[in-house]
Amino acid sequence: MDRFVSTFTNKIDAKGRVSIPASFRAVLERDGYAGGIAGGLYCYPSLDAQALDAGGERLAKKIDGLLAGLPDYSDERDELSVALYGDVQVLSIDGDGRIVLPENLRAHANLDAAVSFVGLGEKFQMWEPKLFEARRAEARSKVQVTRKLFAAGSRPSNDGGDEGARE
Amino acid sequence: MDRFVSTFTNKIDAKGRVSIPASFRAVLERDGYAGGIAGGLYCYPSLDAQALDAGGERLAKKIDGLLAGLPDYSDERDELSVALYGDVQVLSIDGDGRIVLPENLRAHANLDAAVSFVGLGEKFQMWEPKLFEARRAEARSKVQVTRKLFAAGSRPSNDGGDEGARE
DNA sequence: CGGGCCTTTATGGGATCGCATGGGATTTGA
DNA sequence: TCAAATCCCATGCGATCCCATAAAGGCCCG
Repeated sequence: MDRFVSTFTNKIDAKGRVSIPASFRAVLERDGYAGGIAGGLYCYPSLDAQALDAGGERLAKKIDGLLAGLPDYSDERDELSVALYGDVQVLSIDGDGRIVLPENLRAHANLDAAVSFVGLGEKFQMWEPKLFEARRAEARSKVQVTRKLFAAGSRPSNDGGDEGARE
Repeated sequence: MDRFVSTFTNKIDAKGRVSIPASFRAVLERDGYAGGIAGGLYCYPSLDAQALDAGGERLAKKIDGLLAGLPDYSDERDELSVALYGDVQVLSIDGDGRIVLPENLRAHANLDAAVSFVGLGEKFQMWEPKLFEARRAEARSKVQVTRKLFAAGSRPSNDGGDEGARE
């Protein structure tokens, strides 16, 4: 497995520690996190949500790539740099697979007693469980619409064509 | 056989385990189930039914393909990512061909004592038996109508199509 | 054509392993 | 020296593996 999938909810203990889901850890290790010290978990406030984005080397490279696409010294680039790099924290993962979330990050995502880890393929997000529930419901209803568009033929793309159309 | 066909109903035991019908297992294996590391069963709540959708690598690729077409950091992509990846669970299949359904999935499909596995070609669904009975009855009556249309002369392809509901 | 054996498959239960979690010990930095 | 962060070990629960039993269906042989 080389992508973050599924969602898991873990508790924050008295010391502020949270276990990263074992399957996510596996992805991170394969991603170049090798050894632990060198790598680390890249983590920053989501740009458009009350949540945190996190990932391994691959995610870091992606951000680099994104910036590389913009002209040097452009305002756009500066803004993105600040928005992305400025708030990035490299969290270390302890021997038991746990991290400690710095105060500013916890504040941004409203994290308190527990964290929902949400796999999004190449990265994952960390949400306050109740907030995520709401977000998921919203995403679901929007996808209903998107789907109807697919079915209507605006987006052929894939083979069988049917996919969800059924039902 | 490389498509999921027919319907089978199996029990959920005290530990929450269910046997996947042998013929479905065969399809999964042929689907590259072996290749995909820690290969498993991709499973998520049906977007428009009180049931679960499931499939193998082929289904996973389809989801990826859908997302690949959207630009990074677009709202659209975020929505889909959350709705799809976030809800998707990768269930592992034990040595006896059984899976355990996580609580949230069981809740969505109202699964309790037994599960009806319904082949839909490239994927299959898991229904609460009684709910599926009702659904099937409904599908039947609709097919009656469709049939009259056929008879009227339209004559579509019928690739064994869905409706597989039959046993 | 019929009967019995043998393989496949579903299901149940016991044992084991891994993971999340909690608490103490130890080190680091001020 | 004290506080805070880090490491290490203990534990409980849930998940996973393995084996046993049973029912069903297919096959071979009479």
